[in-house]
Amino acid sequence: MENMNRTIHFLSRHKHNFLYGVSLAGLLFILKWLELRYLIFNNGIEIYIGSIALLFTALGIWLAIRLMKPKIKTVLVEKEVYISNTPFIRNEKELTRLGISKRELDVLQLMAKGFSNVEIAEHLFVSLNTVKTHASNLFMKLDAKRRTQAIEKAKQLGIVA
Amino acid sequence: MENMNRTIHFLSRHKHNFLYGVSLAGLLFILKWLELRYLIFNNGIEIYIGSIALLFTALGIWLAIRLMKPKIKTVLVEKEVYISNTPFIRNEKELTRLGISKRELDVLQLMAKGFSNVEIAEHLFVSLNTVKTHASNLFMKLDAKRRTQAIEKAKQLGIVA
DNA sequence: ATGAAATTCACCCGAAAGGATGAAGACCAT
DNA sequence: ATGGTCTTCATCCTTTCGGGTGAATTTCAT
Repeated sequence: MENMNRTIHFLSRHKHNFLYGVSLAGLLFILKWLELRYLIFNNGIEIYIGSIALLFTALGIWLAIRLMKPKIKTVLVEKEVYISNTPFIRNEKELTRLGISKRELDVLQLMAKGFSNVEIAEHLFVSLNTVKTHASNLFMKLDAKRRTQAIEKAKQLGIVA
Repeated sequence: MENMNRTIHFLSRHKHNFLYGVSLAGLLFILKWLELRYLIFNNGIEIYIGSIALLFTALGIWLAIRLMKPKIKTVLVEKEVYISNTPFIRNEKELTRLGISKRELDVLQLMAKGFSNVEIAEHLFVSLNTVKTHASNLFMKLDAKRRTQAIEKAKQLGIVA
């Protein structure tokens, strides 16, 4: 059972090579027949070679078309998400997506209320430096250059009220 | 002159066909030589045919790659765009009550979007000092100590979105 | 138990913000 | 035309913010 699965997997992975092998075999058979026709009865070796050339050119084209990697074109589709503004519901998805921790969220919320870093430090019972570190991390995660920008983005994303 | 231009144009438009023709001629010449080698001295007709097959397969692949339009695989990526469903209506009463001027409101709005004073100055075509003056006046009128506080209060009062 | 993430704190330095004050030109209404 | 507001800009000075870096400790899951 395990072996069979592996075999099938192998075949599907190398199906192009496999196809090429089979095609080649078939074509060689046809060629043998043509060889008889032309070599023996007609002696038209040039025509024979021409046929082979055309045939294998076609085969090459076919192969190339089959094997060519498609170019990948990415199209952005904007999906509108309406935010109801009546009761605030935190967008937990965005929080986890951006990797914002609890403590960082604490700082962000106080920031959005208009608190200075010193005031935030006092409210959270941590040092000013700690608040600064959280703030810096927030700016990175929110891709913001200033606290005002961070607040605006956070509000847009439904992270803070 | 006109004829020559037309000829050049024709050649450039059909350069792939032209290339194919030249290649074919060249290859046939090589084949003729191979024919002698193998047919007369070696009699290995199968090897000869095999060579032709491989050669023209390669030619076909090359041709296909040159001539084919690239396959395009389109990947749709949904991007969520957050939209508020309640239109913002400015509270004009509060504006007049607080005595906030047009220019000050301009500054306040850009502030709320997360712009720095320098950026605001550039957008409004005034100097940085002017923006600072407007900001200071805003902080007085809104009874705010910081821009973040001013923004929060302004949003609460319905002065900015 | 070991490595990753989170939390905490420190120091240095430059950039930005904010406070105080003065002042000039434009506009508007009485 | 005169006073009041608005807008503009300036200078000086202080505070706050933010970047960069390093590091100790805790927490937590594998």
